[in-house]
Amino acid sequence: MKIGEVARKTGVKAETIRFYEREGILNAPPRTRSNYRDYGPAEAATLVFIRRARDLGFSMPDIRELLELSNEDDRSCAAVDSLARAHLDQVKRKIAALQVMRDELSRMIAKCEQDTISECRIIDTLAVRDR
Amino acid sequence: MKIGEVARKTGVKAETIRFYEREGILNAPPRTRSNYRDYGPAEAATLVFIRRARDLGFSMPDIRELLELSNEDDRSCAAVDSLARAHLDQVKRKIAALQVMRDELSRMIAKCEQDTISECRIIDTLAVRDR
DNA sequence: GCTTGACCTTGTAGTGGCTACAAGGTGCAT
DNA sequence: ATGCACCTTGTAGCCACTACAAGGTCAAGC
Ligand SMILES: [Zn+2]
Ligand SMILES: [Zn+2]
Ligand SMILES: [Zn+2]
Ligand SMILES: [Zn+2]
Repeated sequence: MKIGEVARKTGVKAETIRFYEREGILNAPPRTRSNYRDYGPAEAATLVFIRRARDLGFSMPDIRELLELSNEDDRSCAAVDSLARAHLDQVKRKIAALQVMRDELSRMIAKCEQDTISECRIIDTLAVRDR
Repeated sequence: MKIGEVARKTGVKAETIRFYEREGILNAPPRTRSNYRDYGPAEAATLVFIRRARDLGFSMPDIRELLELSNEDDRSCAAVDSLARAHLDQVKRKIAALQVMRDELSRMIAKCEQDTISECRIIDTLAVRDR
């Protein structure tokens, strides 16, 4: 499979695939005689793994570790679990921070009565002149 | 005021203040004879404005626009409001996306029963071998 | 056999919002 | 005179891509 085909099959863009190879999270595939990358199903599977993990917000160092762990079939999965749990915690913290922003923005917007800028409660809230 | 003092007063680090000057969202202040930046209260106020807006997640282009608008006292604040509303929408979308991640991660983690990696439901969910 | 077009190759630079140096200048106290 | 905190400029790094530029390869159609 050439890079374009594996890109279509896995949902990972060709440029991103080359980027993953440069970063060392995807093994470099063999080349055809015209120097095109020639992928097999194993690489496609790795790419799907990477894409799913990225969709769940895992970082590239996380994914590198998950990929290594996924090959050690008979070890305990404790490391996988704690990595996933740590990541879940981080996602929860990010949500909480965004909810604070959302609530503050909503309050700010609700107070504005579409007047002139000198009366605008949004600008007031941001500027030192407020309160 | 030298940069360190205004940094302490506004909660914006000196390096970040210089960065804002380079980016053109904070005016370059006059210099002392020894070439140190010499800030007055107006620049400090601008920095507090920027910091508050950043805390609410506004982007630097957004902030540039908010700063420009904040000087036009007698214009309507419609532009301010729509900018804030657009930003709120974006924050809400980000929260929704993170909640999807959170729920998927939680489900994945809950299914794992701390077995070997070949049985791990987390790895299974990511890999093609799943289902 | 020659052109067109889709695809592939490498390398480099840009995105956002900082942060972290490196290498040197200034100001004040001891 | 020495030390130390502070300031200056410039450059590079962070993350996960994305967007070129400039060129090579291959099949189809005329
Ligand atoms: Zn993580
Ligand atoms: Zn308003
Ligand atoms: Zn915004
Ligand atoms: Zn597990």
